[in-house]
Amino acid sequence: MVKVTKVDLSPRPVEAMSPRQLERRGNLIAAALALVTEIGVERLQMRQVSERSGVALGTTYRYFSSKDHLLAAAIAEWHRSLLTDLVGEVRGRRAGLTASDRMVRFVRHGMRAYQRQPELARLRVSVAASTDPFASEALQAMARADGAALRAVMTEVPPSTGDVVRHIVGHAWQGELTAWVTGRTTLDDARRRLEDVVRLVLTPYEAADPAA
Amino acid sequence: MVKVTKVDLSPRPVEAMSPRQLERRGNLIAAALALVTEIGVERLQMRQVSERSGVALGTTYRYFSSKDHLLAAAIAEWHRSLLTDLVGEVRGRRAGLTASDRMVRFVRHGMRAYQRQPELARLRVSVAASTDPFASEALQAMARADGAALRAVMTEVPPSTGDVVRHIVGHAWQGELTAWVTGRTTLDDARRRLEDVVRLVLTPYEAADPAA
DNA sequence: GTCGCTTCTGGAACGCGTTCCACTTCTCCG
DNA sequence: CGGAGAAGTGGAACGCGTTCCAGAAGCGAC
Repeated sequence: MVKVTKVDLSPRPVEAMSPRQLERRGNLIAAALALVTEIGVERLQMRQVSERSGVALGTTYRYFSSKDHLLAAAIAEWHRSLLTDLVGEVRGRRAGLTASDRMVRFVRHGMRAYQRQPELARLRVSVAASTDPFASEALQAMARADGAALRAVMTEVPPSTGDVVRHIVGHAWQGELTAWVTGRTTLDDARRRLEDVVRLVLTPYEAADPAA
Repeated sequence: MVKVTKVDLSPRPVEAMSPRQLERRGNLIAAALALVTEIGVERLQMRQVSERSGVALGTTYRYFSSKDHLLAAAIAEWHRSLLTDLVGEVRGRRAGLTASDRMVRFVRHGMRAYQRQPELARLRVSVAASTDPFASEALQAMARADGAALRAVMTEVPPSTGDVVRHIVGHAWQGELTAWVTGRTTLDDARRRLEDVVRLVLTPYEAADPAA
């Protein structure tokens, strides 16, 4: 009687990882981010990521189901930290800015951050269409974080339309980023258009933030 | 003295093709579309496309710079024909529908078309982030066609805000399609959200179509 | 300790996009 | 028609994501 069932080789859930494993996972993500900013997404190869974080190639695939999964996790992490920066920045302004003004500041700073790290913009765009379920999950989490941040910025928009407004801004952001990164548009045009979208969709809520 | 300069191996522009070459190009696109609907984007390989259109693999690369380029050209072609269908459909309704109503019909029919051809939806999404300049060009053309179609549907929106509205709808469409195709959302939710976006952004123009 | 398990390692191997090459076939000008 | 340059052919070869395998740690239970 020979053992026939293969061991499960799909990545363990993060919650089920030992501290040692969590550290490895973190190293892999860090290595991926570092390599992307150094040499670009296009030139990044899995073998390098493994080597730089001191694990065998096969091991990398026990933490991430695919290159897409790893990259999605990486950009999600970076994007999350960007979001808290942005929310802080907008909150920092104590004046009674309108929701529209605040949101414009928000996306403007966001676009500038991507401008400073164009390779990360490329990364975000290139990973957005991934069909790897694990990557998809990471991207979904990123979208949720986006939603929460946007909600924090537009406190005066009622929940009824708030969802739709958030989707509009999120999709427009992603779309303009894509258009820029793939060379279909200049960065300035992308930023301008995104701000136009924000203004158009938020003008109904011109009243100053009651919480200010 | 040895000849050193390599021959130009990037695809010739379409305008500069002989009829024979145009036919080949068309065959390649047709084969790609057929194969995509038969077996899906993921499983499609360049070798099959070449074989099915009776051309050597190397030749395929003299017509399209990359798989992305071929696929972009293919989906652009299909999408263009879809757009004329949709515009016709909306125009066909002679009643004095509001811009918002017409646009909702437009995107609803559009989403249904993609629902009937889910592999083409996948194709559109998977190609959207391509950085191949030739692919990018094809996608840009597709976006222009989209813009023209949307303009035809919302005749009563003034040009000042019309651009922005078109971008919103375009990005939301692409975004929801992506979310569906990558399994981050159900098709119904995607459609519903897209229609919400359309309605929110077009309600200011509720007056009936003056041309009706 | 040591047995039994999971995990990790190093490295070979596979698949498919892409490139290259030596050769044949077109095409079209004189 | 003849001959030069462009375009196409068939097939080998390369690069990198991904998979697989046999053996070597790592680690908890007893």
